[in-house]
Amino acid sequence: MRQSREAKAETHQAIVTEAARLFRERGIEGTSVGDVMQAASKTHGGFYRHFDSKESLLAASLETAFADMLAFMSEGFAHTPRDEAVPRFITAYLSPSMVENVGGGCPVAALAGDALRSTEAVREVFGAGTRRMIQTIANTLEGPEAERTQRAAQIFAMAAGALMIARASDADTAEMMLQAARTAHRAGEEPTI
Amino acid sequence: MRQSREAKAETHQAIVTEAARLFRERGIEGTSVGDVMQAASKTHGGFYRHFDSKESLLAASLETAFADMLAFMSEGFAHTPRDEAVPRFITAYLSPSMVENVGGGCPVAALAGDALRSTEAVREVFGAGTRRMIQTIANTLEGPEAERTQRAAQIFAMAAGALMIARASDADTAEMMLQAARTAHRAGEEPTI
DNA sequence: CTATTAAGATGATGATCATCACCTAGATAC
DNA sequence: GTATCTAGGTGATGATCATCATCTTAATAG
Repeated sequence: MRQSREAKAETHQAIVTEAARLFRERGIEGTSVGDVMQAASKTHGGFYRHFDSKESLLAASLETAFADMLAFMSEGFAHTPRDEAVPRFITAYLSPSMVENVGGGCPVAALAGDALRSTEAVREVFGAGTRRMIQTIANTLEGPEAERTQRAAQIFAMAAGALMIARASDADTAEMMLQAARTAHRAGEEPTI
Repeated sequence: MRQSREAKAETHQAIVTEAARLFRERGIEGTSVGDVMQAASKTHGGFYRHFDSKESLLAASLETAFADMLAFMSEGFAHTPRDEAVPRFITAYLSPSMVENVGGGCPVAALAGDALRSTEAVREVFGAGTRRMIQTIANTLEGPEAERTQRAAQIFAMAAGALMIARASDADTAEMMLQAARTAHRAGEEPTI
């Protein structure tokens, strides 16, 4: 039963959205094309009308995941004083709800391990998205461009590293890691590094 | 053809060693029991004389990977002045050869994404290993215990985060990330965070 | 020295998966 | 309004995999 152009576009969007969630939640190898289609309320057969491979779905859904994350960040920064931006970002990024919400959270923290073993095309999407996240942080900092970018990259590496380690560890180690990383950028405190 | 106790022990060791390498290199789902046995110069059938599941091999090989990493760190710290320890660790940890050597490198950077989706038992091994790495760094720092551990955790989160991001990204983004993270702990420079 | 045991080989087994082939019915083109 | 096209459904296909069953043969127990 052929669907209208609009209906196809909606299906396409649903596939990408569900893939973005499932890939983050279960990993790339842990998510089958059938799983994604089922989550989009379709059967597996129609998949190849939308993407020519699982890998190209991955690239598309990575882009969506990064776009969502960037929107979340920009929103958070919009009405925040400059010197509060980084502490608030860290607080949100390392909050319990973010730690638990793998499927809707940061694509860097959820998929770095998979991107590393994926194709060059996927690593390019991953790198571009990461760079935009860093740039968004850098825009809230003071100082010359190069230095702001560098500091933003350091801040983000620590936050993403802490989040990945916390999720991959037992509860005690996770709590220790999150506490330490939150403290590094607590508003009004001296940085400890 | 039954093998002697010693021969079995050697096989066991070979299985764990190859698994530790392959899991880091190709990921857990990307490594089959057959791949591991073949790398250990055996066929797949004998595997269950050594482990009762792929998952218990994972736990054992994670332990080996952490032990190797800890030995590497201790060795590096052994004859290094205290205030040089962290800069040297960062230089080694983020060196091009370490970035490329996924299979022989840090288990945290290579397997955090997989451990997150694995069992509680695996996350416990992962967390314990990570904590020992952090403690090894903390031992080279000055100050009260709690503060040293916290700073070590921050340093390690940044280093591991930067390594994971660099490996998962295109070459330009990778270089930017590594440069930024190296600079954060350059000997003799003011920390930038 | 014989009886028993077990390491590792060979070869299922049943599950899962990405992808393809084909069909149906409704949408679009003309 | 008919002819054509195509989204999505159903059902292969061939590959891969974790795990199990069985066999062989050498090591160990007695």
